[in-house]
Amino acid sequence: MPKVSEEHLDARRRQIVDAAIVCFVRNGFHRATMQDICREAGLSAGAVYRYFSSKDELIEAIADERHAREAGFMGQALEVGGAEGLRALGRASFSSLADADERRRRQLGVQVWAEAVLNPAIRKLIMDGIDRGRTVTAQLVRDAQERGELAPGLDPDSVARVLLAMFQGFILQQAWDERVDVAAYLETAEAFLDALVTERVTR
Amino acid sequence: MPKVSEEHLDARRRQIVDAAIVCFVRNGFHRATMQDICREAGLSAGAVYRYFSSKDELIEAIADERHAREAGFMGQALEVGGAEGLRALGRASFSSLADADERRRRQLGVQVWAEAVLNPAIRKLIMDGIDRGRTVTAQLVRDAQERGELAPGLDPDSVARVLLAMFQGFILQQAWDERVDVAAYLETAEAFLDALVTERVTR
Amino acid sequence: MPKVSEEHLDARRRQIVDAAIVCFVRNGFHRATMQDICREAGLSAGAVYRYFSSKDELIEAIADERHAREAGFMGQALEVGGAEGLRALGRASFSSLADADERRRRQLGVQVWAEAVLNPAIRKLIMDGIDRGRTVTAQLVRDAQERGELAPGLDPDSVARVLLAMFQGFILQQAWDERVDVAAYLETAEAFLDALVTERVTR
Amino acid sequence: MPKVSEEHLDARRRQIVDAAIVCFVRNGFHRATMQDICREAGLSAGAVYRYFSSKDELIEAIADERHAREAGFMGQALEVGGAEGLRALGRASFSSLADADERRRRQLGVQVWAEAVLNPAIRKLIMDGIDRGRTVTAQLVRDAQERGELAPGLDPDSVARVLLAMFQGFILQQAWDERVDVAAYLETAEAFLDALVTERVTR
DNA sequence: GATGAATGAGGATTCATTCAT
DNA sequence: AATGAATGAATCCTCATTCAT
Repeated sequence: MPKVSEEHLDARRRQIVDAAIVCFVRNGFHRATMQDICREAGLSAGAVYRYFSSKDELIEAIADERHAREAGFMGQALEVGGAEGLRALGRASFSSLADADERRRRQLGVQVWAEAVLNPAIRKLIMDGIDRGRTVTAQLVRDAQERGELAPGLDPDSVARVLLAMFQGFILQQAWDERVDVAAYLETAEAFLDALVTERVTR
Repeated sequence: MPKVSEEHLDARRRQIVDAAIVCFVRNGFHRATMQDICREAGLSAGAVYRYFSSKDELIEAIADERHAREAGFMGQALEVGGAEGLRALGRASFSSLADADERRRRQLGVQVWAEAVLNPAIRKLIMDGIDRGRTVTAQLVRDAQERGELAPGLDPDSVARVLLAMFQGFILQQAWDERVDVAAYLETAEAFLDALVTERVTR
Repeated sequence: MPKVSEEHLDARRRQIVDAAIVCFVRNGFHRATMQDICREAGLSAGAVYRYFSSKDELIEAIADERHAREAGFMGQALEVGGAEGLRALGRASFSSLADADERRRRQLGVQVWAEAVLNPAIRKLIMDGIDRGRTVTAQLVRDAQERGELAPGLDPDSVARVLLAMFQGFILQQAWDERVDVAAYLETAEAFLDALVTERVTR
Repeated sequence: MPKVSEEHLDARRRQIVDAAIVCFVRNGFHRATMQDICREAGLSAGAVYRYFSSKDELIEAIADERHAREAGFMGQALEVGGAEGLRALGRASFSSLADADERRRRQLGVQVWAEAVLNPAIRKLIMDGIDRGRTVTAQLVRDAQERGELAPGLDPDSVARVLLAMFQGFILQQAWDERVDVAAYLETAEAFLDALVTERVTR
């Protein structure tokens, strides 16, 4: 009964996903071959296919990965609430981007974004995550408006989209040129937000 | 002594590029085959290869396409100058996004962005274009600061990056869900800019 | 000193063979996988390979299966002897074909026939069985000729082949279309035999 | 415009089908690989796939091949009509079996029969052919009955099935052992038919 | 200039079989 | 005895590219 432990199975999945990430970051989804991934994982093709029944499934698994991670600081931001919650969310989102490892994952994220345009299954996966973030952000905006920290005339959903875009666009720019200065960007982005906030507050 | 006119050659290139765009939009760079493109163009494989010596070259040609187009309204924005120039640039950039055809091209643009992360040749091409936009924007920011329309403390380059991100992020969001409201987004984005601008001006 | 009883071993073999038959009937020898068979048998791959050292061996075991069964009514037919023995043999052979289960096994038999054309080991197995039937039939023919029930000029071996063909051809036709009428066919086949027999007898 | 001639295309198809037949006869449908067929045909994989879009399609093409050939002597038999037509049909069918080349094709036919049991597409193909033969035969039987050459009580369809079985069974027996004596078998098979026929006629 | 048949390396996936537990 | 995870060679098929006509 060598039905190995649940942990072993999970570890293997992790091992394969990690190898796949390495390969996909290096060559993109389409140029990376299953053989590459097997080699990188130190496993045979058969072993890999025991855990993921196709390359597409592996790609989906990777596209699906981050949801949980981000759920964490969203909760915190909501607790803080209002304009300060928005700032906290922004800082938390950007804070990880200094890390080289995370940067590599974000590069892969850009591949996923592109894939999502064409592939409905992937699109659904990432939109679920992104919609979540947008909804939380819009909620914070509404909260800030109620507290009088933000112009009531602004459409919360659009504000959320703009803030999200500030993040996404940065990811993109950093994916092309990792030398971009995260701190300077974040500072400026906060200035944009603060302008909108303080303007009202000082009134 | 060319057997056919220069125009004929250009028309053929155009014909192929257009067919390629259709195919790439439909299936992405990697799933679209040269055969698909030949069929769509109504040409033989041999003919296509007379104009583009490889699939990669065709992709590069497409990645390279927009420079000229955008150069136009950048010049105009620079002439206007200052905060108003920034607003003009923004409006001009967004104005095209209501058009379905342009939207399809932007979807392809997302593919190019992803490709640029991995492929240095593509990266160079699109960064040349984007850097150009960023430089012009930064110049306008500097101009606005000099006119006292914008806080002098802000880093012009970062402001340009943020504004660019607002655009790029929107392209992305629209690529995933074409129902996003362009007008509402633009209005909000302008509110962000105005907050930064008017705040100073009213002082 | 075996850990488990002989019966247990036999039961396991039976269990595997039965599962294999189900799978082979469903998908044919080549499309049915060992995994299918393991699943159907409710056993692990390792267990199956303890009893059959290869897929081919399992196929051979199945090809070998019926000998015993048919030996039964051959003995009876020989005891009866003559034209009546031939009729008895025919009726006994066809009688099983109304049963759906047997029909499924016969379908598998057709697979075995085809395999026998290519695979000498299988060919030997099934020809041993068929030759046996043919020899018995030829013996009955000779017996009938001696009794004056059948024209002495006929080659007993060929008559046996024709009678055998009548059976094999029917199996085939029924394998393709299970709606064929067994009773009508058998009646007609007997009419063929009777014509040959009674013709002589009435002389 | 090297769109090659229609004949060239047909010749290529023929070349591939012939190579496939060689390979399938040698190893069966499932053990013969597309590479084998390519090698045998002296063509690349790509070339073969230009003419047949899958291995299955190639198998179907082969299964479909004989219809036309057999249509010929069926027409003749119908013209002759009656018992003599039946005899003509039998002789024509068996006459080809002395040829070694045809024998090889018949061996392949047995593979097709087996495949037909499992594969509905193949089944349809071969049943169309066989039903045709059976219908013609049944028609001849009816004709013979009307002419008073055959007992009116016999079911024409069943008689046709029996006669067909005599042929199919022989193919099978010959596929396993090519030394079987065609002439002796045919003579005996005709004796069976004659017994049924003359019996009535002499009445 | 154009054609499209042909190439063939390479890719995803399968599956009979093994072996450590 | 039994398990089932792992192996990896082999399979079908694709597709960018070439070249004789």
